[in-house]
Amino acid sequence: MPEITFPEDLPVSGRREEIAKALTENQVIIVSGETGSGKTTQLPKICLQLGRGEKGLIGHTQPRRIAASSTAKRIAHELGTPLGEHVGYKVRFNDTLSKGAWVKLMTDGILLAETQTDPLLKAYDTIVIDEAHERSLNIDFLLGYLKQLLPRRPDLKVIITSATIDADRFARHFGTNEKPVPVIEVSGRLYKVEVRYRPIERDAVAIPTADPNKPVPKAVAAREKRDLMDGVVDAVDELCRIGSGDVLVFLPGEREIRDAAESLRKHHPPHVEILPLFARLSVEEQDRVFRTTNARRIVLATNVAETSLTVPGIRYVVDAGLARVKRYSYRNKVEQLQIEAVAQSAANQRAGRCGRVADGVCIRLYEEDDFNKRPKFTDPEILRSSLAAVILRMKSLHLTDVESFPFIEPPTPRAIADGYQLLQEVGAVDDNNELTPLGRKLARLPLDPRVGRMILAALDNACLTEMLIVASALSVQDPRDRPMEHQQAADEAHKKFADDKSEFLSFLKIWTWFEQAIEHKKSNRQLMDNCRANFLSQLRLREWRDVHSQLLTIVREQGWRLNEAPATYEQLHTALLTGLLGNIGFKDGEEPGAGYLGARGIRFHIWPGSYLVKKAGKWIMAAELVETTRLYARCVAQIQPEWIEKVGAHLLKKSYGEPRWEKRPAQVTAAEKATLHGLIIYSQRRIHYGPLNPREAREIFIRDALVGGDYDTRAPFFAHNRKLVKDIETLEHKSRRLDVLVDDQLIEAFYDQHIPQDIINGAGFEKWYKEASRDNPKLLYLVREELMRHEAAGVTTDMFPKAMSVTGIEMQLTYHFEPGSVRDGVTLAVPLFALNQVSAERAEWLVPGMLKEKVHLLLKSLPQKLRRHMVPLPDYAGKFMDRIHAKMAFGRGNLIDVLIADIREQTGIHVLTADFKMETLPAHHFMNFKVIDEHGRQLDMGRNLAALQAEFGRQARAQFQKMAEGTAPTGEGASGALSVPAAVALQAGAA
DNA sequence: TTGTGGTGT
Repeated sequence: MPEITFPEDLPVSGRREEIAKALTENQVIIVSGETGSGKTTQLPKICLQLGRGEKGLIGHTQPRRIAASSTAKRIAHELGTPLGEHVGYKVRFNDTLSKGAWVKLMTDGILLAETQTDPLLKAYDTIVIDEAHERSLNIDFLLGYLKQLLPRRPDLKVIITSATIDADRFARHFGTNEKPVPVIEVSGRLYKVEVRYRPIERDAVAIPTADPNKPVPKAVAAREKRDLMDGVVDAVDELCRIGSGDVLVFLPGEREIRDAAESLRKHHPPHVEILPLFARLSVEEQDRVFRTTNARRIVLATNVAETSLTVPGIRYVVDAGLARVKRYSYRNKVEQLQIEAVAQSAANQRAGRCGRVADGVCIRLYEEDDFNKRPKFTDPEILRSSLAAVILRMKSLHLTDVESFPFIEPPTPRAIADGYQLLQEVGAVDDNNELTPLGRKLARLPLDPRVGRMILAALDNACLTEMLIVASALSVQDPRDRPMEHQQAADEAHKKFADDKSEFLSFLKIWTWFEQAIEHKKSNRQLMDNCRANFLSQLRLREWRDVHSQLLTIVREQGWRLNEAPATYEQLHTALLTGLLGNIGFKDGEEPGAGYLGARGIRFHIWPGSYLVKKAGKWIMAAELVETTRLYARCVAQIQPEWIEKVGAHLLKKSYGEPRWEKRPAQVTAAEKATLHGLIIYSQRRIHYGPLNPREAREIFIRDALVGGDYDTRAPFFAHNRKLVKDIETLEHKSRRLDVLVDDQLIEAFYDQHIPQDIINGAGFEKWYKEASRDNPKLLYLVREELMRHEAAGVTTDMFPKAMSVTGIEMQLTYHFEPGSVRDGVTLAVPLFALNQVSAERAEWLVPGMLKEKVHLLLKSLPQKLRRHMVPLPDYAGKFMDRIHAKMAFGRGNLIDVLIADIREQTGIHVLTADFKMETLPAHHFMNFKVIDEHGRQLDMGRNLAALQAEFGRQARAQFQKMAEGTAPTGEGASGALSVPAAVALQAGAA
């Protein structure tokens, strides 16, 4: 062991005895202190001095890879040993540790991953969790894990380091509220920072609308932005007046950085260097921040400069107090990335960035009161994230349930339920929230569960080769660079990777391009230039390839087959869809700004920077949906709705409407509608309804097909029953009552009784009937008596004849019962040539079955003083009928005259024709005449015979003559029933 | 018409 020394100028060095003592006496201690205290580098050395690191490693975690490797290098350097020998680091894709090492720097993600293979973390005798106050998902998970582990590893020592303000929280977490674990506070070596509050001067112009439901009008948004830029410029001015020194300005995003850069450039002399700084900047652009020059530098940064990067030499800070914060919305299941006010802890961290080399000044662009009202801490990531991945990992580690896991701040039941729901959606857990075999496979993949699901689907779809490339691309940052100053050039360069239907395919094209670039490279330098010329980040390309090769290793270990034949669009995209079912969209309008309707009623738009923004089709899926100024879909591709049906079958909710009988397929169909998370995938699809609702389908089959008659069958019962019903219906019209035929329900009941329950369609019915009718041929035959109500028995052909003979010509009679209709009553079909032969007098008698009612009404129309001699009127009418029949006098003479004579005979009363009020009788008591031509076509119809004869009389006569001349000489006059001389004679007689 | 920063089986 080399000699261990401690740099005396670090605050932590002076407290090392105290720390060592606390660690000897306690299993867990908290060390709090601000940046510059030296805790990160010195703590492992204090542990070493205590003899730790011998039985097991001193594990030391950092939130970021860079920090892990640089800390390892520094400690190794301070111990005077080569990196990797006694002090090494392990991050993803890089492990420098040799066997006999004592100190292992690593990312917290690595330690978390190791719990999978080493659940008791036996490799370690001491663990330092650094920067615990950052409260990333990994850190919160580790803190819970360690809390559970401690009783089972009494020999394990744990040090948590944190910023001063939240040390207590950790102390209570590892101890109890009453007896927290010791906190050792080490001062930071920070200079004094003076904080000035310079709230933004709001423009005096009033904001026009106060409706909270309306979006902020553009003009107002623009004014607010200008106000912010004015505030930045004024603050920078104020700081520059204080003296020399570089300025760091915290802004929420790239856009604000660009605007501020523009405002400052207009305002400041050219020798001031204005440097943007955010994570997506190319390495070269970021490097400018670390090169110092003589000019004053104004660095415009996102919160990358709050924790991840330390900009050297900063004397002044301007804090807009804003940041974009990622939050997962459980309601819509989308991520939000909106600008929020930062917490006090973040504001203080920002201010601290100017106290590292000398006293500093920080200007906050908001009120002190505003600061004091802000929350103390940024919400930990676990309260802002989808928990699906966390739950999956916990399940595969066989940890206690999420519900009871000792999180520092446990997620809400609602968030947990949401996480389970997503896992169910991808099939990782079953209905009881237990891990499925598929879930176990997913847990083995170092990917978001949804991306992991795509890989498993790709295995089944024979597109794993392509999917590995796409899936790894989706889990790293986009390799495409789009520098602020060269956006158009970048877009132009990226065009060659574009595809008209899918942005996922762009990843494959970039991949191929890079493979070829590597293959044909002349030097590393040339490759780098090539990447730069194509606006691709070599760093991110490398990361992508690293993830890809890691996945490839797992795939080979599992023995999963890589396809050699190139996958089709459908193969790849249905596999992608398996993981993206929550991110589908349907364009429900043609106007340009319409956007897409998505799951759960959300509405989103394609990211404006997308190549497909104007050409994506009706149905799309998106790799991600993030709500910024609007809900935007990034990385989209066209899909077919049929794929959703196939891939999302387990999520489709189907409903059925309008069940109805269809004659041609001889089955009951219904309109099926399918929705996925409320989004209609299809509707109005006619499907066979029988299997879904056999009872209802059978009812409809009986009602509409068998009883309604909408059915094609050769089964004899059917024609028989139909005819029977039709006959009876004809009777109904004759008797002018609709209750002759029994109700349809009774006929339905008849079929219902005889047909087995499982008959739901034509095919099933025919099969059954064929068998069943063999033994019982009259099965399903309806019987006339059963179909008729007894009261209707009086309807006979004598009473309601089918035809009437007029001068030897048979004219058809039809009956219709429909009050108000022109056809109501009885209609006589009169051939044109015989029109003049029809006698109005005879027509007054109608048919025997209708006369009694007519007579009754005629009597009723008489004045009271006359009709009282005939009461009761119905009886008189009935007896009148009897007398007519007895005399065989039906149809003979004028009806009214005959009736007048009868009354006189029976009562001695003198009634005149004018006493009858004919106009009070309903229309159906007068014969309806239908004039037809020789082809049976109707020429006219009406009850006024005289009017018809006046109109058609001439034509009728001409046709009558023609027939008489044409037939008489050839001796064919007897054809039909026509006898011309007799007809002529009768006509004369009638006139 | 435009997205903060990290991490890994």
